[in-house]
Amino acid sequence: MSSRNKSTPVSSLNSDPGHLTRLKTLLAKIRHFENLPSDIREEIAVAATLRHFDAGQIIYLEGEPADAVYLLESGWVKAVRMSREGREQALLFLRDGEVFGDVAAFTGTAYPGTAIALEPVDVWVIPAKNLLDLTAQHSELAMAFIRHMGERVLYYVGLVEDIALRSVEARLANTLLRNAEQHDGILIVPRRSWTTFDEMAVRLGTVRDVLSRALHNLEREKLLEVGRHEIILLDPTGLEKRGSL
Amino acid sequence: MSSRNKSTPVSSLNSDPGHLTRLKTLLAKIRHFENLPSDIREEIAVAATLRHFDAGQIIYLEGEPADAVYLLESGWVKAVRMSREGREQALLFLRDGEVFGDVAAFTGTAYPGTAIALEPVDVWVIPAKNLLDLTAQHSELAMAFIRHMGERVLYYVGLVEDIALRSVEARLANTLLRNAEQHDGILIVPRRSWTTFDEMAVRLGTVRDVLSRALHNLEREKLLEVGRHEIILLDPTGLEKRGSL
DNA sequence: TATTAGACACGACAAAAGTCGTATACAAAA
DNA sequence: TTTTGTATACGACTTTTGTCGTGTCTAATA
Repeated sequence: MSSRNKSTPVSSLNSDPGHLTRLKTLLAKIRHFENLPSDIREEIAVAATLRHFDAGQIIYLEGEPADAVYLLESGWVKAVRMSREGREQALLFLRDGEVFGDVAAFTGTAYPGTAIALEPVDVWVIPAKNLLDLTAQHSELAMAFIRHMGERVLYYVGLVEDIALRSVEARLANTLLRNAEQHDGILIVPRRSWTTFDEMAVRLGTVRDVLSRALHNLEREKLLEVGRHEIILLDPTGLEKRGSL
Repeated sequence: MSSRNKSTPVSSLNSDPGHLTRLKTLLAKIRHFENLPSDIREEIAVAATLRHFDAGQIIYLEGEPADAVYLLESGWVKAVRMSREGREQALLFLRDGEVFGDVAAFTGTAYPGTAIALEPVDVWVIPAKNLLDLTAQHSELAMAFIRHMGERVLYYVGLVEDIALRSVEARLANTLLRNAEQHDGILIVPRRSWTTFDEMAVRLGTVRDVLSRALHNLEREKLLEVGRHEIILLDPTGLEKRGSL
């Protein structure tokens, strides 16, 4: 399973010029942070360290004091919450250009969930203290975080609605539609190496067997087709109808 | 049911001196806002209008553009999300000294849920635009909102875990414990006029019948006693055990 | 090529949640 | 006091979700 090895600090030489430009390039791609004045970006960059995690490695654990904020440069990360009986509920799936760990850092509490690298991942780590100081000083940065956290709240409200009010099948249909890509005029959801049925189940807040049933139901009704490397959405309209049930 | 009458603007005379001190007193009681410098409080107060809502009245509707933020002075308010089939999921229960409507105002979107007065309510209404300007200008205010929204996120993460990972009985036990008060050495949860089984069910994300069963199960096991005006928690330790199942 | 581990299928079953119809109790209003 | 509406009780039933055991397939590895 996922091991708790210390990650490789790829670069902690903050004076390295490549380091600075690389992080500033990343910042320019992050929602809400793209328009920060150059001097603020500079200050963030100076405080940041690059780290690498392999697939399955834990970036931080639920309950750990939140003393760092993460900027995801490449790879996928998931944040999950665990119950005592070992069942897992996915909180977020994060990809390059996303920020995480910020909520707990700002509230001064422990991380509410565990962050796990789904594939090899490069992240920039900013000590919470530095970021808090910067945010208190620069209102542009503060407003960026306000917007960022606002979107998180909206996301979680959606998640609550999904889990509380919709069936597994409906959630599945919705999630597939949200993650679909156009390829040659057909909608497909690519399956990465880590997109197993188990992971998909966690994402939907259920277990593999149930997900498998739902998926095959939809397949039987010709709404989609499950392949080894992708799921083809044959009838997006029909899926949308299922998504609201 | 809940009617959508326009509320009574109790006072919009912002120069009224009583108005100012009253709102500043309220601000001093709100988490994260108690330590704001006096001039910021002043500016907030000038922008605010007092409104009254009767029990059952809708303060704002899900989907409405969020052009105001609310400070709750007295009474209880709930925020709910509705599914197309009319089932309701409670998002928040708010009491005096709480702020709501801020998330959507800051993200510039529509309100994610509907806010309903559960009893006669006095709220201060601040136009979103004014508050946004003030927040961009004053970093103390910005930090206050960052902390406030951070706590909201943590709350919702907890809600997701509750709904996804716990049984109705467990959620019930937890909610009761969280809302219990000490009276003469015994723990009781007071039942207000609006604390019907229906409302409690909405709060737990289920329906009346299911809640009723769960409640009577716990009663049969002598963990609690349901009265007309209160629920007596006979065995808090036992309830806590149930809460983690 | 043989072995093995992980991913998935499938059917039987159990438990939890939700639905429905009807009955009763109580409080507010007439 | 009578009436009426709302809150709650209760049992029967359905659906959804979760669990378990077993078996197959496939890809990676020895």
